[in-house]
Amino acid sequence: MQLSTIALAVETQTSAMGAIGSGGVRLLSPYDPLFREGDETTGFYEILSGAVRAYKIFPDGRRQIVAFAFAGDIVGFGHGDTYRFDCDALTTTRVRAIPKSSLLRAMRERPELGEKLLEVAGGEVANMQDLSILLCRKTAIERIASFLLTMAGKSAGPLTGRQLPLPMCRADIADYLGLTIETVSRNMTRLKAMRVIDLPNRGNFVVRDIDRLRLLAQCEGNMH
Amino acid sequence: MQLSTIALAVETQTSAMGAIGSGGVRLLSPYDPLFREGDETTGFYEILSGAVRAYKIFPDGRRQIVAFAFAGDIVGFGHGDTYRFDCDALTTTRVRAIPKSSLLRAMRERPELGEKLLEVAGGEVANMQDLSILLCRKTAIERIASFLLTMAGKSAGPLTGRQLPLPMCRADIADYLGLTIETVSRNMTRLKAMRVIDLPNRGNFVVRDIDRLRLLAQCEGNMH
DNA sequence: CGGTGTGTTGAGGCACATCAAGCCAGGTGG
DNA sequence: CCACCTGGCTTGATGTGCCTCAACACACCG
Repeated sequence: MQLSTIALAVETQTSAMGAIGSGGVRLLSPYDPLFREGDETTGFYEILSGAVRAYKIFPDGRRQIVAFAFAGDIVGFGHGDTYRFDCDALTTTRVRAIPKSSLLRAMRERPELGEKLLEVAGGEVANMQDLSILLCRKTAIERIASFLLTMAGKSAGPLTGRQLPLPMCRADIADYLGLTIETVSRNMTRLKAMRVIDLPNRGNFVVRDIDRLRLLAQCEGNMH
Repeated sequence: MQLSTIALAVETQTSAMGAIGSGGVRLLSPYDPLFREGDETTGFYEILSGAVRAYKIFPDGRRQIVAFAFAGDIVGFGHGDTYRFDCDALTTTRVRAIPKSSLLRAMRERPELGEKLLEVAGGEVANMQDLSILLCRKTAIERIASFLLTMAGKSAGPLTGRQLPLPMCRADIADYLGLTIETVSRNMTRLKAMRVIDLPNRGNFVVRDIDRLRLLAQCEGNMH
């Protein structure tokens, strides 16, 4: 499963992107904005290091986090002339701007790039469909399990028995999974009590039983 | 709001699509399959008349309807080499196949078509994000109201005081909105009792108070 | 030292799911 | 023509998972 939504996996096309020519590199401190809803779209951003969150604020004050993006991901895709939601850094983050103009120019010169991007976009639509399916159907603990599993997959190296970064706060997780912070907290504690994960300190977690975590993340497992 | 997900609004690019050259036209009876999950992708389909549903069946038997598509929409977008979910007709439906190969050829010849498609794809991703947000956050009656509003918007002509088609059964609506058929039924009756809509017969509905329907559909309205 | 922000834990309520029965229209066979 | 069946829809009673409100624990910081 892929929880990231506006984040395009860049592995498939790193060379292509590299060929477009990079704009400037920006350094962001925690909670510095990358762009705001309504800003004119200047292009995409490739996350070089760190992490960002993309979210939408509703008139009634509610917030929905649409995606987290990490090193290697690209954000700013899927907007029209203006960005459709806010995006800011979770931690100290370096991003490289990819101006829209240079992407369009590159596409004009090499049409196969357009195909590739279209393919990626298609995959992204499919991922979003999966995401909405899962968020719509899963219970709280299943969502948490899925989320932690995805977060674990983001880090290179062994998944289990090792401190893994969890750079976002409970409120961010809650607003991403469509839960409240209390429910997130309770179910994290529950997973800890079940000896599936460990929570050594703020900002980190450890997977102790990857199989049971996977089992919990599936729909089949314990949907009565 | 746009509830349709894999359905690309074709208005923006009818001419472009027309220029690609049409494949064969197929006629489907109710519940005839257009394609099945796992089938090799042959291309897109433009719905000429009628309606289709796209859905995914889970190992545990649950079903999530991902999108409904109507005349003028295009389905089959956002898949890789094989289709990611099932798609079949709700009513008698005519579709025109747009082979992948001819689309790619056209894109090679006219790169601006690629940009256009990419733009559409981007918009589609954004729509999906909106959809998951709304499905994640809204109450049952808000989901129903949103759904009916979208369905009303699909028909040409006046929105209100007129029988509008509702070609899918309660189970389809439920599986689309992430509810049970009982909850769908109860809230439809509730909207009827509130004199916001009318339910004259199976397969049709009437909007009686479009303003209150809109109000209910927003998140702000009555999210306590 | 108190202040603040983040996370945890507990008690109670509510919205929706579940289980179950009944309604209604259309179809079939006697 | 009526009796019966069937499938889609509605309605009711009950249960439960998550939200809400509230208090508390803990780290960090002035």
